[in-house]
Amino acid sequence: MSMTTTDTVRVRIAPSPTGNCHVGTARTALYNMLFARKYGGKFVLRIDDTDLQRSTKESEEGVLEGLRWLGIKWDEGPDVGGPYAPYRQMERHHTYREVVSQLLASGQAYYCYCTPEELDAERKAAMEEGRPPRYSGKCAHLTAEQRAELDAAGAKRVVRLRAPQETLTFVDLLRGEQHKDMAERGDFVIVKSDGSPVYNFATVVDEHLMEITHVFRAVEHLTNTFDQLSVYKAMGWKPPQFGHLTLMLNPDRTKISKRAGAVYIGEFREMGYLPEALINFLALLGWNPGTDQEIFDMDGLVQAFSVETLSKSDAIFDIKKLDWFNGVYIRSLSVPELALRVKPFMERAGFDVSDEARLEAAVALVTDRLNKLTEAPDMLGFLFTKDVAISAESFAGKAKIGPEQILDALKQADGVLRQVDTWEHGPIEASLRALAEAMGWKIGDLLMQVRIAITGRRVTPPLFESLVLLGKDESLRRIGLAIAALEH
RNA sequence: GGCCCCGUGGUCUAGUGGCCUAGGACGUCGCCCUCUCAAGGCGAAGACACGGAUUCGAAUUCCGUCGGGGCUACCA
Repeated sequence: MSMTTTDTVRVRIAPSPTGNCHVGTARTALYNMLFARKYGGKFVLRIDDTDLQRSTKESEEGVLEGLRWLGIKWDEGPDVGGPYAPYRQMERHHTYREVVSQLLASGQAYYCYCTPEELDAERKAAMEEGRPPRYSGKCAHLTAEQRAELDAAGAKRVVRLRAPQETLTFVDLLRGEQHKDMAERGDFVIVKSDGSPVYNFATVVDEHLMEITHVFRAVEHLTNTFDQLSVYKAMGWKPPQFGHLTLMLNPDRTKISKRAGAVYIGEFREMGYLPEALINFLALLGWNPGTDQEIFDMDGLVQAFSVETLSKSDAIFDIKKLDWFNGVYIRSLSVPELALRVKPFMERAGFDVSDEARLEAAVALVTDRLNKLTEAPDMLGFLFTKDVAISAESFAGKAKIGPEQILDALKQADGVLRQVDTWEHGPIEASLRALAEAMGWKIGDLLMQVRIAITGRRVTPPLFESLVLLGKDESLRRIGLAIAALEH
């Protein structure tokens, strides 16, 4: 894209501290970071906590943690500081207050004493009559005396900005020229009755003071932009460039929500997704490289990123595709690396995986079989416990092979395996294959019985490797257990 | 209701007037490989929301309709 200014690029992500990092926030943060890296700029993280009630330090940490886990790094922020500190709106109240008094002094803003009830009634009436709801501006002409009276009476007051009575225009980086006639908007609140600034106001002050050059945010803010432009205009400030990103949607095309599945980064982590897979998936949801390439690491994304190929239509969050990405990344990991990632999931499932070599040997069997880390305990659990529940029911299945045949097969397998001196893949396989042939069974049918006997499952890692890992004694022990279970 | 944004297979998308009998990926289905399940290989089905207009020619331009979404707060 062409830079319209020679200034250093400065972009930002401004999450509100909700305790969790939303995927939408993460993706917007990603695009901003990629843009900054691409153009050698700075990426700022600012906490937008003008909603004092909901904001705590802990809820802020949740958001940062989610972003960090994904590998999103910021150059300036509440945790790392920076030349434009503080980076929490809560700590910038005096700054907003100064700007408000300037606006008040110049007559571009005024106190409004209307009660919420009055305003509600007006809004409702307007809607019913089919008029756009718009503040009447009745407090705009209050005299100093009238205001003094109201203040003395203890009336609550907010500050409203006089909306410019004209059409405001800006060029959206994705959507081109945008217009809005502010006359139909009316004067809007910039300071609440509790003295705290409204988002649309605070964000302008911050963007300006932090010298933000480009604002990439979700389309839901597109209309807000005009309120913000009004503030820039009133203060005589030069607005940054805006680009409004698409939304992520539920499968039913509504805005992505908890109801339809996971939406917080922490949840994806717990579900066994790799951060690099999530990032890759998110990046391609709303942007494309213009080529057929689909797999990108962070550096690759920076290289390929461009504003031109950011898409304009909303995208459904398709978790099936995320699963595929996750599988791709799992398969690309080295065995030791995958073992490291799998470890906490095994532990949480109650397995003792302190034997690193054993864990790695086990993991090596399932790299091609895992789509999510959470699947590991199910697939590998039998290798890390002595307590495998095998019953006659475990063998229920194919009608063509009856219980007596299974019992017989296992007894023969037991006999044959006992003869195997070097407990390795080759000899084990040879003995079982020979047995199958002698019995006139398909090898798969025989192996399935052994498989069930030692794992209790029909779907498992490859059998010979599993037997090797289990060891001769334990393997025979389990087969014996299975025989016993089938005998009564 | 008003204002605004968006509209290519089930999903993410390529496509910027002829290269399109609309390409890729996920998913789905079939086949191969195979000790189960995967992974991998090969193949198939499947889309330009609709209607007008412009043009020799439209997925691509314009208008309208329809559909989805957003904003219209003392939420962000």
